Amino acid sequence: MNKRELLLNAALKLFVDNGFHGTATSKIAQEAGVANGTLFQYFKTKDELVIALYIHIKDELAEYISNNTADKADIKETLKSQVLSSLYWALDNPTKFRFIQQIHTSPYIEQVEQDVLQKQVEPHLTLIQKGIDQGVLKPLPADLVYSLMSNQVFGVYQFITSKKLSKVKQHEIIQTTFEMLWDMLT
Amino acid sequence: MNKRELLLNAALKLFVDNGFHGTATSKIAQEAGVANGTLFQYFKTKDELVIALYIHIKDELAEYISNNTADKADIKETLKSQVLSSLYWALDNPTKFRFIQQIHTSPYIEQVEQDVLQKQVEPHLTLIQKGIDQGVLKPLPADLVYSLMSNQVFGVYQFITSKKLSKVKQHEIIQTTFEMLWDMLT
DNA sequence: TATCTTTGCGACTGATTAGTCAATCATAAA
DNA sequence: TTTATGATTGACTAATCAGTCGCAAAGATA
Repeated sequence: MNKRELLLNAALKLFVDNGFHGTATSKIAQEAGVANGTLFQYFKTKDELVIALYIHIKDELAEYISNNTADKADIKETLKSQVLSSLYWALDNPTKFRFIQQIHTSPYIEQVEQDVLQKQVEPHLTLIQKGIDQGVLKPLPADLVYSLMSNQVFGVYQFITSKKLSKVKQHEIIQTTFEMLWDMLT
Repeated sequence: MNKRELLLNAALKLFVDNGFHGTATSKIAQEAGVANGTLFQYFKTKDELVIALYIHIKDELAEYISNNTADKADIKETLKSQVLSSLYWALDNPTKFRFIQQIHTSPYIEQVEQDVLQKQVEPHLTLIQKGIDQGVLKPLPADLVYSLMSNQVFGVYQFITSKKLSKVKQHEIIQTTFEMLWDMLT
């Protein structure tokens, strides 16, 4: 693993445990097994590190969803693959998922360039819009539908992680709640 | 307004703008128009201030919901009053709502005593359980239903605040999405 | 008025911070 | 072997931090 990645991993762990400002850059370097000054060669400022980490993780999630979603003709199946793989990824990467949530509710989100955010949601919005145009989904603003879907994912994740459920039970809840979501949106 | 409240108000504003650790206690005192040391007479530590502010705001929200929710016989109407008043309160108090969200995704939430959190959700869980027992709501874990409802509120809030909607449009979205939520849960 | 208590003040401190920089190291080309 | 280059180091600094403390002002009681 190269030093940049070592630093990102270390930062993720410490940020989730102690918050952004609660984590000193020196601690990040230490955790990564790297000298203090080296951090600032990979990231000009601490803020730049935070943003880079956010984009890095979001890209990873997007790639995971993409790999688990063959673009079927059936919109329901495509959306289901996306929602389900988001959830499975979140359950496998709780630290990363928590970090995304932290950024989303923090002032840092405004420092993320608008077009980076745009690029991330655009494919989802396009798919949802297709569903609306075909009359499969209810005629609502596409970004409202997207917002409801994302937050449903948060809700299900929250419930599952607050309990100690077996993999089988988890799977059951995920299936059931997706069907509920689908009923709500169609 | 007494100094304690002045400090809480000042802290809220600065925390939402700059994050918890990004806000110096000296700045909070300054914003409140109070001396540095006075802050520590009302709150032993900075963490205590953060937690006190969270509980203060949560109590305010709970009181608002309670005042706007006559306990009707009809469970749907009661839940609707609760969801709608949560949303209207959030739209009227965006800073406070953002702060709640920030705390929920931060490590601070673990410092909030378990029974304080318990007391806050308990009445909602009881009502939901009643709905399940009466066969009105789907037979799911009550806290799953609660989690889905809360996150739907976040989603709708997110959508409404990201657009510049008229009061009328806002009201329309809130009504529509509640009916969708209700369909999903019954 | 005299005495006691509570509340508020702000200069102060020791610890910690983000970020710098001159020196060192590893590698590879000449 | 010599020289050049870019990565890495960690001691260092100026600024900032949370929290303390001695003292003054303001009420309260009598």
